[in-house]
Amino acid sequence: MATMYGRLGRRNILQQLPRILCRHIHNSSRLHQFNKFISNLIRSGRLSEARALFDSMEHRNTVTWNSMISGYVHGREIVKARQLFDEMPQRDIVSWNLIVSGYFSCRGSRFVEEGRKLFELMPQRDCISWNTVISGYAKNGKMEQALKLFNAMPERNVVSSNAVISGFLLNGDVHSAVGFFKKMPERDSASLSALISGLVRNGELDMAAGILHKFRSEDDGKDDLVHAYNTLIAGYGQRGQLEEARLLFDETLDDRGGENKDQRRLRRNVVSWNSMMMSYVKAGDIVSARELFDRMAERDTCSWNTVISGYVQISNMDEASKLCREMPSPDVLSWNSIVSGFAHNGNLNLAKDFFEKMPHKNLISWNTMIAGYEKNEDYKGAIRLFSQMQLEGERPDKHTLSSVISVCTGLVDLYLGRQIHQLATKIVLPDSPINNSLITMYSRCGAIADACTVFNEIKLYKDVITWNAMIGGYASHGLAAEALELFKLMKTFKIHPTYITFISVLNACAHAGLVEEGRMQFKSMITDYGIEPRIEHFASLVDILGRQGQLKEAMDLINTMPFRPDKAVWGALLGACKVHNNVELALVAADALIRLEPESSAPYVLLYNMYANLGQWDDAESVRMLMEEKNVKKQAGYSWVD
DNA sequence: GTAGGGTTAG
Repeated sequence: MATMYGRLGRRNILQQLPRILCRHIHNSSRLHQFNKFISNLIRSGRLSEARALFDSMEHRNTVTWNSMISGYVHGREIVKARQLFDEMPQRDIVSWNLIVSGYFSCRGSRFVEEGRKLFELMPQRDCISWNTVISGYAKNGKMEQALKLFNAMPERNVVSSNAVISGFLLNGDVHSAVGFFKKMPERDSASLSALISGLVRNGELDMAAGILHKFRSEDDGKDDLVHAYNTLIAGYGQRGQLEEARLLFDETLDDRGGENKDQRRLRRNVVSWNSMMMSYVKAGDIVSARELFDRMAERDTCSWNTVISGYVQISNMDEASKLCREMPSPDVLSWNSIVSGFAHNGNLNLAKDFFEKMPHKNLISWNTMIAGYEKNEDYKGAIRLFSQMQLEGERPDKHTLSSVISVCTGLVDLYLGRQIHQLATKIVLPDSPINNSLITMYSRCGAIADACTVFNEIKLYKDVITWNAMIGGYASHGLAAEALELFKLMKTFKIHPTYITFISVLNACAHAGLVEEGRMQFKSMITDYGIEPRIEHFASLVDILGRQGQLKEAMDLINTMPFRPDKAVWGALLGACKVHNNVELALVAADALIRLEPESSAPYVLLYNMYANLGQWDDAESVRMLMEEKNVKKQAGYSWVD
């Protein structure tokens, strides 16, 4: 048939064939086009549109079904993939490989077991089937199983070995990976890249550089090394080691280099440029990044997106949006960067405009916009968008939930908070950073017991943020003993406290009136942990001294500390003056506070109440008049009497 | 349409 096509051309064939066959060819080429269209839609993440097309098709072949299954597998929708797999009239080996791969790419042993079961049920297996399961086990941290299958498979190829290398490195076993690589009978450029990228992920950049250079000097030169170079350039770039990145970039050769062995292997490509550009962006050197961008002979979407992200990072939104308009085909990433840039700039309206105008949104688009609302304290907007996203069929993930929990914290909405917590238990792994936001949310909402429950249910991994959240929760509830006890416990777990930990610890001391403990902790922070005291720590110390009536010491501290006192510092002093009826210093503190925040009524009210308590009604009245004169409005929640 | 390796957005 192919040769007939070639000789006669399509039209002649159609004229010579019986009509029914004609129709078949017509249909099959249409079918082929439909299939291509479906896979294009899936490639650009437009899964529901692909499904609509799939449903509307009159004729489907195995490829059609497989494409749709592959879409669901990539979209992590294993249930839908399985439904199609069960429904399809005929399954070939690709269908089986797809569904097995689908189960293995879902986390959780339930899925892994189902994938393995299907693998066992397969009518026949090829190398791809085995490799799918090997890498599936490796990705789920089951290297023993992966190796067992690797040894059991009837025929191996280099992909099988590469999957094992990646597996070792995914599980942090650098030593085995390097050993395995060295003993491999056959390696290709992907083997080297797998090793290099895994080493980078495990922070072994210099080891990676050593192996790369050794490979380059020893190997026969048929392999393309630029992949591995690119990984390492990006790795150094990510870590801010700009000099190392640049040295490697300079080792790669000009795009149109000659034809000798090394030049073929090291020819720089668009990803090399992008990685180097990204390194500059990460280092904050957007001028050099732009220079590279302008020098590039060929740019892809990622090049544009990288330079755009650079401008977003330095808040040059004019240039960022100009580039987004100029670029040939902005994708969802470009749009997301712009939305994120405006949101971080506090320009929520423009962020919203761009968000609404986006041709396609993905989960990150929604998360960016929701986080934008949250950061700009438009909590209602965030909640509105959160509901809208679910109505439009987008499933929230840990990033979404993290923002929405912060929204609950901002709104002090315990009811909503509990609902989101409920939702989170269905979506997110039990041990996750989400718990940190939950602890903060519950304690800010006054539900310290719930915060405590969340804290205690974290079994595997509590990071310093977890401890900070819980200690801070106790401190803000005045539970000083609990806060200090937890702080002690944290140190026995060898968790290094941060400046935030000490803010809570000092606050706890203040609440409990523990002057000596507070002083001791302040000193320990500096000498034992090398943490520079910030103004918040001084404010706490002023609070501690003040509460104990050591007002003169507090004032001395304010005068000698290396910061210009802010409203927290003066507020602490003023509060202490009120408790200890020190009018003289109260006037100093109130005066300073009024200078810092002329529109705030709090210092006036406090002074008024002080005078009133002392029976100095004339002075009280003059404070009230001064307030009227300065046109300061009393805010709700402040009392004229105690 | 299926297995391993590179860059960009939350």
